[in-house]
Amino acid sequence: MGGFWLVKSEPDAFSWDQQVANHVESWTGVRNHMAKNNLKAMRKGDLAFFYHSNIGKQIVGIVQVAREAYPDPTAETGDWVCVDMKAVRPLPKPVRLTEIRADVEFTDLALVRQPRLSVMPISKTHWDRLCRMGGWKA
DNA sequence: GCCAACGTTGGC
DNA sequence: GCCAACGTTGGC
Repeated sequence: MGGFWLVKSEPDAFSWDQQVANHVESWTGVRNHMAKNNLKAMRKGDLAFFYHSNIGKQIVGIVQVAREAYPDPTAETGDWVCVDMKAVRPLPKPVRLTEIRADVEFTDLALVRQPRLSVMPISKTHWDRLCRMGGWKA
C-alpha cells in the first residue's frame, strides 16, 4: 500500500488553483534536510494533502506523486531534490488548521508538532480521519 | 566542536 | 507586523 504525505505551499507562491490548472507540477524549492528526506521516501502513486500555509491555513486538496525524487533544477548548490505532483481532487470541505489543532487525535501530527516542516508523512489513521473531516469518503 | 548571531518559516 | 521555533553560519 502507498504512503501518505502532507505538503505545504504558500498560495501566494503556488496555490491549489495553479496546481489544478497545471495538472502536473514539479515540487521544487525544498531546502530543508528533513523535508528532502521525506521527498526521497515518496513513491509513485502515493497521495498527499495539499496544504495552504500562511494564507488559508487549511488542507485544500489531494495530489498524487507522478514522478519520484530527482535533482531539483532550481537548486544552485547541494543535492536537493523535487518530485512531480499531479492534482487528484479538491477537498469538498477544506480542513482548517484550527480544527486540526483542536482535535486531540492530532496532537502527534507533524503539522502540529513541527510547524515549520514543509513535507511530512501522515499515518493512514490520520489520513482517513482528515479525509472524513474534509467531506471526502473513500 | 561550541555557541551566539542571524535568517526563515509560519501562526497569530 | 510581531514573534517563537528552529535551522544555518561563522567566530573562537
